[in-house]
Amino acid sequence: MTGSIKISEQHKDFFKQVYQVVKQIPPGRVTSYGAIARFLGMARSARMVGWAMNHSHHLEEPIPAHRVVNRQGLLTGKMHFGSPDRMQRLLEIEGITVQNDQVRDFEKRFWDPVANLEIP
DNA sequence: ACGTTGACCTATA
DNA sequence: GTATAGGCCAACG
Repeated sequence: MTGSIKISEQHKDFFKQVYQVVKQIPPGRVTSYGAIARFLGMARSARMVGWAMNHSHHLEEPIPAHRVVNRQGLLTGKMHFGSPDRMQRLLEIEGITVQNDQVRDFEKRFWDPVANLEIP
């Protein structure tokens, strides 16, 4: 049977996959929304990854969302961590230097899930 | 239902 | 190297 796939399930699965990838990010490393979206095959919908992160706070399980920044290495989501400096402080704890809301040596700190994880 | 917004990215000039 | 435009898909007013 070519079963009718419910969009709700796919949508929910997408969120779940995003959280799985984010949890696999090693400490002291950062990645971008586009990299995650690209890993999941939705490179054109990087914005949805950000929306998934927005809902991550609603989960009981802790998600290291502070390790996810934009393509420029800018902490665009710091506004959603309760306190504006919360995200930056969490990154500094892991040894990441942040100046002017921007990760220093972003290219060195960048962690690509496509190069480290395998496609499910 | 329509228009705008948003934790973004790629392409072009 | 920066600046601007377009695309993308879901939530919100």
